[in-house]
Amino acid sequence: MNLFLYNSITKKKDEFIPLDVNKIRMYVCGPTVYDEPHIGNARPVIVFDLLYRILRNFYGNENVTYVRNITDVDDKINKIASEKYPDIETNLAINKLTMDIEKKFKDYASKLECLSPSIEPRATEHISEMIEIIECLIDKKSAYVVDGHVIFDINKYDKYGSLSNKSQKDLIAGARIEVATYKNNPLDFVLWKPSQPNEPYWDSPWGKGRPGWHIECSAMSSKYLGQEFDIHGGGIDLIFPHHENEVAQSCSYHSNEHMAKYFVHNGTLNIEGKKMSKSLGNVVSLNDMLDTYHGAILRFTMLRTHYRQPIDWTKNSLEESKNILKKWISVSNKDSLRAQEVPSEFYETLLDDINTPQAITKMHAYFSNKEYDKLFGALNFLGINIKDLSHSMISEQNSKKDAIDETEVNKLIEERNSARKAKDYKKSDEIRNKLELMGIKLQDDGDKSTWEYIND
RNA sequence: GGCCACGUGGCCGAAUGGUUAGGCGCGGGUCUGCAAAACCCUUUACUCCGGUUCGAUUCCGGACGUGGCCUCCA
Repeated sequence: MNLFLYNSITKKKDEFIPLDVNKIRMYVCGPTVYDEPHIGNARPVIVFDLLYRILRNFYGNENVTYVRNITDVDDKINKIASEKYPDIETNLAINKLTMDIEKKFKDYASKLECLSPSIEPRATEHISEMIEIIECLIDKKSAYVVDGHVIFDINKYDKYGSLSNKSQKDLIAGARIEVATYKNNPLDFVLWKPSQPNEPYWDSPWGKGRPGWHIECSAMSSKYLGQEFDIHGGGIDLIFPHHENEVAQSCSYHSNEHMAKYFVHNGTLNIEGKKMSKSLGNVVSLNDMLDTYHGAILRFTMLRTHYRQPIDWTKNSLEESKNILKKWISVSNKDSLRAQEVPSEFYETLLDDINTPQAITKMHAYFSNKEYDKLFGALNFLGINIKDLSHSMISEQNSKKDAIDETEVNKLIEERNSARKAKDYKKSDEIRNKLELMGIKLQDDGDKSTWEYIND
């Protein structure tokens, strides 16, 4: 069976036919590093990590190149850097902020058990490539210069709007912002803009300035993946204007029909039924999330919903994931770690537009049928490291055990077991209740009793 | 306001023009002094209104609802 992916260009599920089977190329829009990464950032990271694994499995590890950029030039970055480090010089403050967030982002990605992309280029290291593209676009009359701004002229790109399925007429009708006076057309967008004295800048043919949004992805994808590549990924909220503008720039620059053969977009994430936003105060940071749940649990929770569906991020769902994984881990052994074979029915559902919920259904069946090799082979393929997770679950118990007086607990358990032997069940139940009040759940196994700390 | 997507049982969540999705929870049972865990059984849904069809949750139209984008937020 071949791989099928929903392609935003054609708006349907297409068979994936690479441009070159020996050189599979995927570009995914990475984070703009201006603020603490949140759980919404994690979705594309996890989804495209899984797609990367599928591609590697299908075409061979060495034949797949995965580029995920770091956008470290952005007006929000400037604003936050100056607020956060008011006493430091602008460029240093920006560097401090972006390096810090980038480091966190990579750390979280690895805790979510994501493989490192082949290349993680930073925008600021590709300014000259951006300038080169902009110059070419001016030469081709796809862009014009006004007072230090360079603006892309969307009327020079016929297919503008086709990716995001928008018409110029609708966009203008729906516009709610004032049109910048330097634009010929309200929908034209900025490739380069002049910098004020307190803003970071690079020298350019149009004076001291900085790139607009979008151009960094055109520059970096061209550099590392070529004029046209296989898959361009990112969140659906990026389809307009970001991806639309990237396509317009890249295709005009290369005189190409396509920037990427397939555009793959993941759905959005809500928090307890509401959209995550700063104004609602419900932004969940990855840092907090990873403090509460092991990365594998977050990863599994993310994959329990199909990547194109909106996902509702709830505590209930996380707890359910945790219980399922706990149950599966309970039947693992040393061989489980070595289960490398990917069961074919499971794999085929993944090839069908990465249908993870259905793949997980197969895993439930493997568990019920005691086909543990298949179960752990599948878990392994999903990138869920059971060894690490089970260690974490054990140490979680241990750290909770540390918080209470274990000798006291053991003494009570002994007392209770002798009461049980003497068939003094009234007393044994009293002790059980007492332990429960202490937050301890007992489990009798023959004449032995095991116990664990009750989670809140 | 404009454009777009989605709306499945208590909850999560797929597929599908006609046949049981699956998981969690609830309920019942086996086991256990009682529990827990485990296992077995059970729980028949597709927002509403029209249309197409022998037959629609599935296709088409409309209504309502939720969400996304149009504000350089994944």
